Formats: sequence, C-alpha cells, structure tokens
Amino acid sequence: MNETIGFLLNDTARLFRRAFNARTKDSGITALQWRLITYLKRHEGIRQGPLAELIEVEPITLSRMVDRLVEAGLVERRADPADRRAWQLYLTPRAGALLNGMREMAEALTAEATEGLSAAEREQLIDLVERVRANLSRRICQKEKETA
Amino acid sequence: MNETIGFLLNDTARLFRRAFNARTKDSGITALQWRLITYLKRHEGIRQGPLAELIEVEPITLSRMVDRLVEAGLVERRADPADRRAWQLYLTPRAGALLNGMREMAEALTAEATEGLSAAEREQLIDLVERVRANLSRRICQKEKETA
DNA sequence: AGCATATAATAGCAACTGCTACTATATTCA
DNA sequence: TGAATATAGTAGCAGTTGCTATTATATGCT
Repeated sequence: MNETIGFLLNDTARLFRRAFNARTKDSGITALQWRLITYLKRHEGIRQGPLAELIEVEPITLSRMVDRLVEAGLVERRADPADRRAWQLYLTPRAGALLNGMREMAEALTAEATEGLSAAEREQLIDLVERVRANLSRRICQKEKETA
Repeated sequence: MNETIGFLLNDTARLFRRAFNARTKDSGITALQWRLITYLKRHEGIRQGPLAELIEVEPITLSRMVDRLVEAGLVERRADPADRRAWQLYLTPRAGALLNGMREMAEALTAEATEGLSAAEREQLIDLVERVRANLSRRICQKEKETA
C-alpha cells in the first residue's frame, strides 16, 4: 500500500542478486559479471563506452567491472587500432566455458522467482517493468534535447 | 526476449535509484537512506536486528546505514535498557523535517516512472513484483526448516 | 599547422550490499 | 553456579554504483 514501486523494485532486485550470488559462490563469478559477459558475447570487440551505454551504467562503473573480469581471466582488453584512447573487449575461452554452466542455473532461478505466476503474468510482468525502465531511461537522456 | 527478469529488475531499480539520488543531491540524503527513515518513522525504538529483518538486509548492512544516518544527525542510537548488546533507534527532529519535503518528490518520480501505465496496470505491476519478491524472500529463509 | 573543443577511459571519493569472522552479552541447562 | 550455546552488533574484505575531476588522444575550425 504505502510501498513505493521504486523501493519494491530495489528490494526484489537485491534479493534476486543475493540468491544468484549464493548459487555461484564457488565459481567466483557474480550475477552482474555474468550479465556483462552475456552482453559481451553478443558484441565482441565493442569498446567500453558503447558497452556502458548499452547496459546503461556510467563508463567508470563499466571500467571497473572490466578491471575485475580481466583480473579473473575472463575478458581481454585489446588496443583499438583506430583510436589509441580506446579498448576493444573480448571474451577469453574460459568465459565461454563458464557461460554454459550458468545458463541452466539462471533459468532455474528465474523459474523459482516467478513460481505461481502464469505464463501470461510473466509476460505482463516483463512488459510492465520494461515500460517503467523505458520511462526512467528516457528521462536520463533528456539532457541533450535542447540543441536539437 | 532473452532478457532475464532478474537483470531487468536490477536495471530498472538502478535507474530509479539514480533518478532519485539526482533529485536529492542537495539535501544530502540518498534513496535508501530515505527509505530507512520512512520505516523507522513507523517503528521508533526498534532494534537493529528486527529492523534489518524487516527490510531484509543483512544486519551488518543496516549497521553501516545507521552509522551514516547517525553521523548525518538524522538517527539516534539509544542503549536498550533490557539488553546491553542492543541499540534502540530513534529519529531526530531533523529527520522528520526532511521526510515531508521528500514525499512529494518521491510521488512525482513514481508518477514519471509509471507514465503511460493505467491505474490497473500499476496495481498489477506492484502485485506481480510483490509475488516475485515473496518467492525470493521465502527461498532465503528455508535454511531453518529442517528442525521444525 | 595550431588552438579549441570533444571524447575514451580512468582516479578519488563515497554509498550500498553481503560473506566470514569476531566481540560482548544473554540464555539455557547441567 | 558455571559451562555451553545463542544472540546483537561490528570489523575486514570485496563487489556494484555514480559524481566530479583528470589524463590522454582525437576532431574541428581557423
């Protein structure tokens, strides 16, 4: 009732993260690192800036996530031949191996989290949250409107 | 489509937090601190452990959040006369003053975030996310089942 | 060519989060 | 009463996140 949707989302996301991390404790990879890797798999060679924009985090946040993944031997930074300021990001073979083991667990966790929801309700949940995300996302990018 | 509900929730919650914090930058209070204060307002005198359980964070997480709020002069720790290990938490008058100014902003932000959603859809969103949260919450507390 | 501006990435700082381990106090039970 | 156990809270460590400022390089304009 007096529960704000923002806090509700935050709580739920945190519980999700916690459950995910508890299941991957031994593999040494966290929920968010796994997510970054799944993005990277579909955009190999991407530079940090565009990747940060893609997942909507600040460049510095991505930079440090990449730091850890490089240190863990899962991601490789290669100098961009066209721009000496930039890095291109690539997965290592080790990351690919990890991905396969994770997918199953992630799907199982998603199933547990949405237990009791019908297929239609799951779709609706995703649809509604996506619309909220789009609203919030749009709001942030409105800084660069005035020059148009 | 291949967007996991967990990551979607996480993203949306993060964007929400970011938007909230951008609006309260000058007041020096963050989204999560505000949330803790709203809980505290309804449970003055509560001890840290029960409060942590209430908002489902680890005791140490709450402990450090309280540290910051005490330092900011918004919360007061008083020794529990019945248990010398425990603290009772109280809001300072300054916190009450802050609360009033925030509520309006929070409601406006919620309205922006749910723009384009009908009243029925908003209710459904909250209902669905609450059910997911309950699933995740239950799953964590299952450690202490076997002794029953 | 040379200067002004923009961009890619990072450094410092701080808040949020949780795991494990620990201290201090309380409770239970022999 | 005294030892074993449980509980309240905290310390250390590490990952995630973003703000502001900075460095290095690229681009645009004169």
